[in-house]
Amino acid sequence: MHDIISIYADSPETDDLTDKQLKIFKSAIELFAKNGYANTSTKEIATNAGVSEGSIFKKFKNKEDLLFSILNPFLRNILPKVVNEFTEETLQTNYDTLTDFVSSILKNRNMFFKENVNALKIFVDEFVYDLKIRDKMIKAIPYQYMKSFNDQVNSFKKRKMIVDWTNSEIFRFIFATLFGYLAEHYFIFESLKWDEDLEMDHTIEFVVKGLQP
Amino acid sequence: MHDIISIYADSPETDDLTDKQLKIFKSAIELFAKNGYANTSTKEIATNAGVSEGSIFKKFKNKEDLLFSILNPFLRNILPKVVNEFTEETLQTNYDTLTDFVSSILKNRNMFFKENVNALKIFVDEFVYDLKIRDKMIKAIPYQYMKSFNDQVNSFKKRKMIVDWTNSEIFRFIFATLFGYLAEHYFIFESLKWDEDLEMDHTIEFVVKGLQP
Amino acid sequence: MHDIISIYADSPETDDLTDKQLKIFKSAIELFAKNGYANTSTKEIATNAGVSEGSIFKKFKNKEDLLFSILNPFLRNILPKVVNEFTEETLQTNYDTLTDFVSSILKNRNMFFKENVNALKIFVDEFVYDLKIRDKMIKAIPYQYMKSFNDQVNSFKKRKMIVDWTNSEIFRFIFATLFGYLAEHYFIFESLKWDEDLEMDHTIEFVVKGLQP
Amino acid sequence: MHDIISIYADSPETDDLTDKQLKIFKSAIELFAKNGYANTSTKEIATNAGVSEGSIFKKFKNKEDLLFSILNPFLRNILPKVVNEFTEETLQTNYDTLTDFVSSILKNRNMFFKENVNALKIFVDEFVYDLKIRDKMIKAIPYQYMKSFNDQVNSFKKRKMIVDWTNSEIFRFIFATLFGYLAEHYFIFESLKWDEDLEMDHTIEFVVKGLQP
DNA sequence: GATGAATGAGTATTCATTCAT
DNA sequence: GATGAATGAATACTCATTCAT
Repeated sequence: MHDIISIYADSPETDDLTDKQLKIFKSAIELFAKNGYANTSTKEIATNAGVSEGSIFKKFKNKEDLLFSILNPFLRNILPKVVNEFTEETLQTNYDTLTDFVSSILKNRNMFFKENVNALKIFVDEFVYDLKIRDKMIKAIPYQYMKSFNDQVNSFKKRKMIVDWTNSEIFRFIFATLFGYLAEHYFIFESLKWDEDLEMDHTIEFVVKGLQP
Repeated sequence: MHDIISIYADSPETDDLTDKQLKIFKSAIELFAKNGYANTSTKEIATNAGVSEGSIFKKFKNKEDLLFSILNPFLRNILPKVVNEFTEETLQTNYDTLTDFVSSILKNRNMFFKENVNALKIFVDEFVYDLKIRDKMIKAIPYQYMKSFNDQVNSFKKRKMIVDWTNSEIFRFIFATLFGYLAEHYFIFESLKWDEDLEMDHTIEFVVKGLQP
Repeated sequence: MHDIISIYADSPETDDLTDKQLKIFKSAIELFAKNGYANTSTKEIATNAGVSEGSIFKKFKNKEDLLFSILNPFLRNILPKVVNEFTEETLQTNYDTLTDFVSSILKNRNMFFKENVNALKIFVDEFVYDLKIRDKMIKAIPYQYMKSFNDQVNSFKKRKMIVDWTNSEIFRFIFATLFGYLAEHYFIFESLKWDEDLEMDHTIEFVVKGLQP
Repeated sequence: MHDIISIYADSPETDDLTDKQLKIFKSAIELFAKNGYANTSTKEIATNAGVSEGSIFKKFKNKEDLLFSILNPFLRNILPKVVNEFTEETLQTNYDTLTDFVSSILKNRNMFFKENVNALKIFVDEFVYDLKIRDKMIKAIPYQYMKSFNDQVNSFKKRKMIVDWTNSEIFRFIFATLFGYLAEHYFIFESLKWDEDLEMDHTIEFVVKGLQP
């Protein structure tokens, strides 16, 4: 699973795939990302993968199962990873500055997103598009994973280092800004180059100043 | 065209529609917004509109033509309106404060979005979803409409009232924050109530502080 | 509906059928009877009817709906008709002899079965074959329709004109004998001629003697 | 072949089966009886048998070959056994009474049917359902096996101990009644208990009286 | 102009059968 | 012999589009 997408390393969805099934998996990611789930037929996936249509259904119960095999690792990992990873490392240290906090959320995610653009595209696509799938996704975001985000924010509030708005507003400001950055560079103008470090610095600075009390 | 959606007032797409065709148009907006373009059948549109399926194809060449009749006004107007309207009124006055500038962008758009939620939903859906449609949309955003936004920002930069980042970054920070606000309240958690004035104030404050030099 | 099958005259299932849909209906009866429901594809039905496959699904929700449009008149009428018709006519007269009773059940049904052989074949086929469909059928036989049969039998018991076995046994003896007659002549050796009147007389005599106390 | 089904003892179809193939055979009988031939997939048969799908096709040319391996013993034996077995034992004794004759047909078959319910179900299912299979079955009922039945009946006729109807009518009356008994208890209301001895007595009595001259 | 019956290409999915290991 | 991955033809069903009325 080396050459697909980092998030699928060691995920149960891609564990026991045969060669052909792996081709199907890759083919589906490619086509779902390019044309959307609803606009991609199983026939296309099979042809693009160079296998028979029937082979898809040996491993994947149905088309939706194939979609969720692609999306599940995100449902399980994306928010948790974004929110938690750094706190686990640094729960003791406790962020001294708001900059450190925001920076670790935004900056450290850079690599992650770059490696998973296609799958992320599908994630966003379906989240936006399909009500049924959206609900399934929202329910799949475990509430507990929001806890460490809240803990950190509350700690800053106590120390008067952040504005006294609701945590969900603060959450929104951070992630909308991140989403704008990602959308512009990875989704909308995919081919244009940009100065990553500089823009990321600006993004952090924008958020930090915006959230200062 | 009073009771549909403000953006369609005086647009050529809805000019010469008969009564039945208008019903089709409204029905399509409603269903596309709710279920997505690909998940809405022409039969549903017809039934929901109380007309026969055949009637759809008298006015609209095909299903895609119906979609673009809904989206074209956005392609022509949405960004221009968002960006320009206020400058036309106020180009002479020249905003004294960054708050005024940001506030007029965010606050004044409130009504506009609220009136066009459904059509906007379709716009976002298809923008995110369909490559062909996305390209058509991007090309349809006339560069010249960005001019007045740039003029305003450059003026602030001269007066050292805004950070010295690229205009496209500044544009992104403002609109990503706006998009986050809209997405949360109109797309994701549509049914939850919130304190509009307060959150809008916070949103303006966040952007203004974030963009201060 | 003149030339199909008598039971469908005036039944809601065949009321508003277009010409082509009628062809589909007839085609389905023919093929279901010949090859069985599970062995008949919608494509075959359409081809045999000389229409497009899609036309089937305009009128009939799905293949099972088509099957039950054929079978429902039986579920509604067959047992009731067999059991009731004569009692309604003759409830006052009260059968004087067991022969009259048995005879009216067996004899009067002759015409009915001859006219509906094909549909009846399907009925028997699916009753025997598909558990799900069998359950649906058993539930669809209204219990109340058994009442008049029981009333008659109980009346004979009081007058000591019939054996004192359970009604369900008596029911079984009558209908198994009838079924044997029908099966032999209409299902198994369809093409052989036989002396209807004579065999029917024997059949009645067999049942009557068998049920005498 | 001890624990499968009595009729398969010593039949060539089950002679040289390996362990796994025997499991397949049993599994197929079970599933065909429960769900019907057409509704049972080879995958199900394999899974239920705990072997691989491919193994089925090592012994059995195809699915139909598997079906006929189950049915052939019936085609060869069922009617002959039903009709003949007792006569071989008892041809000399010559039945003194019609009751003895009918009783030996009906009563002695009890055990046989109880032991072979499942395979018999498949037999009836496919007989009713599939024209091709039905023809194959009818041809497989060797006329000569009817001989001993005819001999017995003719003997009764000479002695004026039975009605003077055609032998095929008499045959039908006996077996239709038997079939009704079996159908009710083994096929239709499988789970309900009943008083076997009593109902069997009634059944014999019904047939005997019905056939008395 | 409006209808809705009819079409037929297209969809996801199933399944008996093959065959390389 | 045994396996189960792979096949591809077949299946029920959908849907945008056409056209006679």
